[in-house]
Amino acid sequence: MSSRHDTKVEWSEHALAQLAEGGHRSGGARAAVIEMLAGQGCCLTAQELHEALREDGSEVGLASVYRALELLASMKLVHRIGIGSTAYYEPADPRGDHHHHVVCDSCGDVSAFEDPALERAIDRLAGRMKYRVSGHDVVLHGTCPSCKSE
Amino acid sequence: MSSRHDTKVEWSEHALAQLAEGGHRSGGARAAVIEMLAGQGCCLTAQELHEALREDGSEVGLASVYRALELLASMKLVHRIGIGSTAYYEPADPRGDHHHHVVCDSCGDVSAFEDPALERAIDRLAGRMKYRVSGHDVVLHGTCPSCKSE
DNA sequence: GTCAGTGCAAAGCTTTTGCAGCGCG
DNA sequence: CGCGCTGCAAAAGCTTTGCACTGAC
Repeated sequence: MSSRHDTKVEWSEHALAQLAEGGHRSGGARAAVIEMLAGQGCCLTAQELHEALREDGSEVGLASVYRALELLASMKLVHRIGIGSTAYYEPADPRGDHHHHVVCDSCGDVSAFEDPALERAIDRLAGRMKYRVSGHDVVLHGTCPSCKSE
Repeated sequence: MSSRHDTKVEWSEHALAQLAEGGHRSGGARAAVIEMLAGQGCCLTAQELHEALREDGSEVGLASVYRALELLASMKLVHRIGIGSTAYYEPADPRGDHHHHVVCDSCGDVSAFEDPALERAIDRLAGRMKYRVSGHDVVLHGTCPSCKSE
C-alpha cells in the first residue's frame, strides 16, 4: 500500500518542517524519534520507542526521547494517549485523520480502529461544549479475540 | 437534588454488597474509599483520594487506597481513566449510566459531560468489533472557558 | 562562537510489593 | 483463631530535571 507509505513520509517531512519553522535545530536524537514514529505508525510508549532506537543502533538517551516527544506533542505533531497509567505516543496526521484504540484487559494488547460515525458524534458534541476542543481520545476496553476464546 | 444523593447511596451500597458477595471482608480502609468516592462522584486520583481521607481524619494508608481501587476496578465497580500519565477513578454507575471528561491542556482542569449520541455511536461500533467490548473512555482535550479568555 | 540539543545520572512522581500485626467472620 | 485487610516502608516503574559537552547554525 504505497499511499500509506507516502503518508508516513509526508508526516516525518511535515514534522521536520514544522520544527524548523519553529526555530528548532535539527539534532540526531529528535530526527531518530521522528523516523521511528513514522515507521511504526501506531502507538508506542516512550520506553518502547527508546528500546527500538537502541536496537537499531542509535545511541539515543531516554531523556531525549521524552524531550522530543514532549516537544512534538506540544506542537500537536504527535498524539499522546494515556492508557492505564502510561503514556502512548503516535504521529498525528496533518490532515486530521486519526484512529482510536481498543485495549485487551487480559493481555494488554492494543489495536486500532477508526469510525467516521464516532468522529461525527464527537465533532457535533465539541461544537456544543463550553471548552474550545482541540482533540480527543477514545479508548475501548474489552477482551481480544484470542483471550476471548480461552 | 435528592435523586443524585440516592444514586450515590445506591452505588456505595451496591459496591459493598458486591464485595460481600465476592467473599471479601469489610475493612475500614476499603469502606472509607468507597464512601469518599461516592461523595465525590467525579474523577479523582489515588493521591487526591488518600489526601481527602487523611483530612477527614481516616488513618488510611496510601497502599490500601491503591489496593481498594484496584479491587474495585477489577470488579467493574469503579472506572479507571488514564489522563496524561496518571490514573483517575470514579464510581461506575450500576445502571451503566456514565459520563466522559474534557481536560484543559492549559490549567489541567477536568470537567464531565455526557452525550447520548456519542454513546450510541460507540455502542454501534462495539457491535462491529472483533473484541468483546466491555467499556470505554472518551477524553476531550482543549481549553477551558477561563483559560480561553486570557 | 553561541546556544539548542544531547546523553548520562540523579531526582521526583505514581504505583506495587513485602511484611508484621490487627480484627472480621 | 485463621486468613484477609491494613499501615508502613521499601521497591519498582515511568517521567522530568541538572549538568557538562557536543554540534548545528
